[in-house]
Amino acid sequence: MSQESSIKRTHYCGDLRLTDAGNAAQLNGWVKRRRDHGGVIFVDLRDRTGITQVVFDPQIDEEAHALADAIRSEYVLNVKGTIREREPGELLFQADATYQTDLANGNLSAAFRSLFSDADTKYTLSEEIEVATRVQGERWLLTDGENNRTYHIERTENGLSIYQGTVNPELDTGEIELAVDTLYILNSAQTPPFPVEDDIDVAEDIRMRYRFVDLRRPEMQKTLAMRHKAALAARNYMNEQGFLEIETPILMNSTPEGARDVLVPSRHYPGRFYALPQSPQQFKQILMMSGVDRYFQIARCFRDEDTRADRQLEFTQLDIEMSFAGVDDVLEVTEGLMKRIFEEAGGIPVQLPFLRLPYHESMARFGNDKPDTRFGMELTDLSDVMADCEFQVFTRTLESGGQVKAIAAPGGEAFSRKDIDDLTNFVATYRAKGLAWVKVTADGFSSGIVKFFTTEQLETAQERTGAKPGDIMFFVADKPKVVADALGNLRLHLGKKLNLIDHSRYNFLWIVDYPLFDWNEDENRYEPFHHLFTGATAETLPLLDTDPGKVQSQHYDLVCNGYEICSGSVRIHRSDIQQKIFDILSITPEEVKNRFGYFIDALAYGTPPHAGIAPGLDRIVMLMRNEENIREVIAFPKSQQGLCPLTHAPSVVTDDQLEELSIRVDADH
RNA sequence: GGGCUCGUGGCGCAGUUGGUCUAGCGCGCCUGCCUGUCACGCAGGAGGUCGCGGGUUCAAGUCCCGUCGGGCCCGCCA
Repeated sequence: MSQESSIKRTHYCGDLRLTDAGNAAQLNGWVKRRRDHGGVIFVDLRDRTGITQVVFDPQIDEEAHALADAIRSEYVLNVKGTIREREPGELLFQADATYQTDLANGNLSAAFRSLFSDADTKYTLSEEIEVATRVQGERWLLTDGENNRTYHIERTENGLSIYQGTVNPELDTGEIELAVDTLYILNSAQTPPFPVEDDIDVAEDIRMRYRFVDLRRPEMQKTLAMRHKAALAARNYMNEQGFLEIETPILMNSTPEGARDVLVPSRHYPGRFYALPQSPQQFKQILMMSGVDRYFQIARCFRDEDTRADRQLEFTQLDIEMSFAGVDDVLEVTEGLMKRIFEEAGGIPVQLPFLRLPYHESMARFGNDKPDTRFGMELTDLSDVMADCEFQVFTRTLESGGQVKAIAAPGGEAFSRKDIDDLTNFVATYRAKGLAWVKVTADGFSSGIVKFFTTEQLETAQERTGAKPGDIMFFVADKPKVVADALGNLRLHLGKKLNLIDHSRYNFLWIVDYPLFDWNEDENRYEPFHHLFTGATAETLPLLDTDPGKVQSQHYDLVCNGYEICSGSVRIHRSDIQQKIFDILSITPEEVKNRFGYFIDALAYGTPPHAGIAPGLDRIVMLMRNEENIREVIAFPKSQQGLCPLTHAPSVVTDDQLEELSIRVDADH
């Protein structure tokens, strides 16, 4: 027999069940654990589907048993043998045959139960009992799920015999084992740096350095499989909806807008660089101009900005664009896509359609445009009430055009001085100068600043924030942006800290009606709120000439549980309007020609109205897996500083390589 | 660019105001014994430049400065 055919498996390690007992099987896998009892050796063999216990017994095969002595964790094995039902262990006690009826209806009488605890207190049965009939009227398997024990029960001449069980209720394959007659040790392994099992407590950098070991863990395999299923569900859905998957260049033009580009030097053109795409934005619009009608791509995107827990230097978007489409068309397709992905890949039911929330309302109620709506504690404006209070911190802020807003934290009356100091430091990171607070007690209001307010003012605050006795109200007075940042983040912080979030919920929400421009105070000019090609609503389009700040865009974001998971817009398809945008943003005709010349030309050759969106695959998988870190759902992520912990990229290159690229490195810079 | 935080055998951690620290514990690892375990058990054993460099001191895991690496955040991310 050739080596190749000898290691061919008949099943995966998660496949075998009691119904397979008696058959031959051959498995490949890694050794999770070896238990050597001197005479008999048990090995838990693992592959990506699960674990099967394999047994080496000298009475089955002396040679295999002798070989198994050398097996250690993470050795790679091929084992061949017979699948067998796990046999009863030690006889524990005998019982009267009449207890058969208990077993038949699966409901054990107190008398029968007490026989177990009488035999030994460690056999005391919990409420979590399951009875499986193996042979009608003859053999049963009793599982105590809570205590993780099983019992074999057999009908004998004298009544019932209760044996210690050898079934492992924790394993899907726990009712069988493979009695090995032939063992091939395909490879040995060094002792792994950490055990290959779930719920390990290991520093992330260690896991990343040994990612090939880390990814063997069942939870990680589950993530990889779910990510695959999500991409597959997306492909199938987009195909069914008539979209063509088209690849766009990875080496493209650098555009100074937006994020920093990742640059690639050109060998043929010294001093010139390709940029990796931040998104295939321009190409997908070109595809609409090209008559593709409906395009999608599972596209890798690159943005050379500092990372966060939910951001990575390179990430994956389900890039989508469609012609002759408006806002509702894109939202409808996207909703169907989300439903398909979450239900098919994540097993998470999704209700359609999603709610739509205007941008300004989201900012007002939650302090950001990606609200986590799984809990309340919304921001409430008290500027009108506080305008004539005695607290100068509030009144001065209001006089200079600021706001006073508040939230109420349930149970916050119990917060200590230190708790509140910590929260004050927390909001300080968002540039809030202070955090005013008033506790609502059974006898009224309590705080050092109560004296500055009338009872009526505090009662209005209580009413608007919804604070009840036992709660605390937090106030921030500052410029609107600071108030939103500080209170919005405080809300999230307290929501987590006070356990107000139901982690089984998925709250999808469209954010719509964004402004088209943002006023940049430092540079005294408008800049695009999203990007240069975002279209305006028909109603506000005339304001482009008179009051650009009031123009509303046709941009939309899809938010779920506080994460932005999709972002898109209806695009500008008329060159005259595109030109107007350039004018408002003070982009000179020369700049336009240099940077977008090809794009403007293309616009003029018959561009259909079109719109698109880009769901972020990484964040979607992160949500479905209930992870808070994007690195958990990327097979080989980079560290916060952009290093690959496995390959150590980026690396130094040879002088010859630099020479070819006409590049000189100033290492001191 | 900035703030906070972590770095001690393979892994997770302890190590008080600098002085029995000749650095301790659990897991893992190695050897031996053990035929029904599944976190097997029992007995014995090995394994540490305290991230790195410098400084203060009679004395540094401990204090100071710098540096490298991990994480969270601000800025940044159209």
